[in-house]
Amino acid sequence: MPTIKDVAKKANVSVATVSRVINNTGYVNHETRKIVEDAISELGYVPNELARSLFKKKSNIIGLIVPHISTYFFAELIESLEDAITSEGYKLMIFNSKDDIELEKKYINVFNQYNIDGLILIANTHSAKSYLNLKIPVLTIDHIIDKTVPSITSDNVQGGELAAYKLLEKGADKIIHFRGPSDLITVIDRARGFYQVMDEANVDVYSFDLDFKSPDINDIEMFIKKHPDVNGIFCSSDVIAMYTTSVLKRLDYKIPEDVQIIGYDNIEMSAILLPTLTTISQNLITIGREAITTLLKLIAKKEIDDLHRVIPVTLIERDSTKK
Amino acid sequence: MPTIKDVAKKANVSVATVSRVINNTGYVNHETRKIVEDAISELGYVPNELARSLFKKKSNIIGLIVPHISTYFFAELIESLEDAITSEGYKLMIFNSKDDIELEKKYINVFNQYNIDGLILIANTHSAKSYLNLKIPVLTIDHIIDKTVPSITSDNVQGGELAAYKLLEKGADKIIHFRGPSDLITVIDRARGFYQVMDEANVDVYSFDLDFKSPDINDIEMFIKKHPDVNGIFCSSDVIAMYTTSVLKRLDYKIPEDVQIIGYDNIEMSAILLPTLTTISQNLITIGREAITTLLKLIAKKEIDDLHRVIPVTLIERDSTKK
DNA sequence: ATAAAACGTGATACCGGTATCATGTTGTTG
DNA sequence: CAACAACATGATACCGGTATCACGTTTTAT
Repeated sequence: MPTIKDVAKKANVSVATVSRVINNTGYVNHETRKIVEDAISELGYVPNELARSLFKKKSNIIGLIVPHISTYFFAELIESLEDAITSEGYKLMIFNSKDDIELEKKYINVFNQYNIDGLILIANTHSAKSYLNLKIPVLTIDHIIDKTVPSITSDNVQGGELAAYKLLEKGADKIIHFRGPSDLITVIDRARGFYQVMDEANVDVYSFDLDFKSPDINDIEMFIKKHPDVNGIFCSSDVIAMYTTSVLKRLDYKIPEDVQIIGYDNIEMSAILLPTLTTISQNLITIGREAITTLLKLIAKKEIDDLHRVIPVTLIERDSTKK
Repeated sequence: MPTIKDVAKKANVSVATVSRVINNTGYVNHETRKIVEDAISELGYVPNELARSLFKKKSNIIGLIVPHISTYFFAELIESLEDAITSEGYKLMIFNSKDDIELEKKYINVFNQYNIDGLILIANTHSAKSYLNLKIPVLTIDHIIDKTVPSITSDNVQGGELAAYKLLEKGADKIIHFRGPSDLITVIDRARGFYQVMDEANVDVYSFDLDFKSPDINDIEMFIKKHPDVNGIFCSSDVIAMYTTSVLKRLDYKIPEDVQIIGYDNIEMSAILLPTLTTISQNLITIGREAITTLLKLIAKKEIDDLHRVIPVTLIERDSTKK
């Protein structure tokens, strides 16, 4: 790897001049610039970001901590974030926290060592508070840990409400809610919106908590058998909804005639696999873009208008609910 | 952030001594060590990796270029890689190439700027050759671009063969093969194994290419209508297989009575959604672990026995083929 | 014509570590 | 007890950039 000194030598100038050329700062004579640029391309020189970062205390790296990369919803969210980050000239350093606070802490430390410019945290409520001592901007997605830490969430309460209204409108009155892990704020909010509407309509809801990453299909079956007269199910994720659909089919329920199902996330498959899934759609592109925009503002120390952005959701009607 | 100088001042020693303590090198008096360690924990000091990397020309960062993070198979693979990388004390910097060679080149340049220690490339055949000039170890997964560049692939030819044998064994003789993009070596190899066995059995195969990320369901429907007497389908991915299943159901085919289907990848859902999918399983854990082990050997400049590791696949029999 | 502003360039301290070299002290051995 | 190894520590050049300061030259304005 050629260094700035090699370029300087080749162009017969000082490193200061080379630095001015590559950064477009200060005064550089037109012809000198040309000579330097030629030297740069001849040597195939690229400035070392580590040296730059060390001096500037700015690495152009954004850290991301996510519970599980491979959870479909996260994977899609990460892709959206990666797009937004990269298009702004930043780089993404990513860790799987596995919902483990100790790991979270460890990774936050690692980020510190790399002078990262900002941190995006996707985690659960019990998340490590270590980030609070960080001097760098932190932003959480999908949960709020502290009033002072900016967040982007989609409107989970609204999502629960929309699902409830739809099920009621379509005549369901024996309701199951298959939730995700009950310590996730997203799960709690969805349930809250859902229960509230159901309460007002005086309809009981039977709830069961499942894992997001790998919901246990036996639990689903067991719970349905316990409530055989169920006719409406709201699931906290599309994956759970699809799994539930499979169980229902095996138990010879017809969808949507016997049981109507509403999922959450609108993952790509939900539009295609049969029965296509009525679901709550979170706008991942918007979430990703908003997250990065906000984080960059924080990095630039600009004011942000709304510390806790809530992105609205929409209900997408498909074949798992009645027409 | 406290620096090594702050620690040195607090402990009343030179930075050299502090460096010796944190790196466990050279001689340090027992008591001095204690004093330094206390100063470190009191200040909450962590060494700056950028400064270290700059001097050592080693960043402990491993780069990963992948076409699409959110493609399910890649997401699971990335998770497996992240696990292996992190447990070895390395960090992962990740980019979405979107199968775009220009982007690949750009990211390879970025990696250079960060002194990354190794690069894992998941890409298609037309991949940027820029990595060949890299001074750092490169390893490809799922494809081979050059005899000199080490790779980990799963045995795609074998996968195609297994699928073919199974379909023949179960009596299928009107065969469709829904392939992925035909420029992917994985796709070609799977097809090659498949065709070869079918050829020997004198069975014709009708093939159609689909996108891996978002297969077009209309294309699937159109092609099936063109070959209405099909009774066996081999798909290059589980997602394609699931989409195909949906189309077949809509067209009132019974699975596996009328048509048998075999997928590829064994993604988590394939075991659960109905009909559960007979599929070729790639061992992602093994691929991830092998990839990192090999890459670390390359980084340490150790000899590696087998430049092109091929990981065997297995066929998992479920309900989309006859018992 | 001359002071002031604009231009052009180089030398160098610095970012936060590492590693070598120098120097001094203590311990061991013949 | 001299000679040498082992121990202990500090000073400092260096990694590859950035940015400030100094200094000289040219241009502009009065």
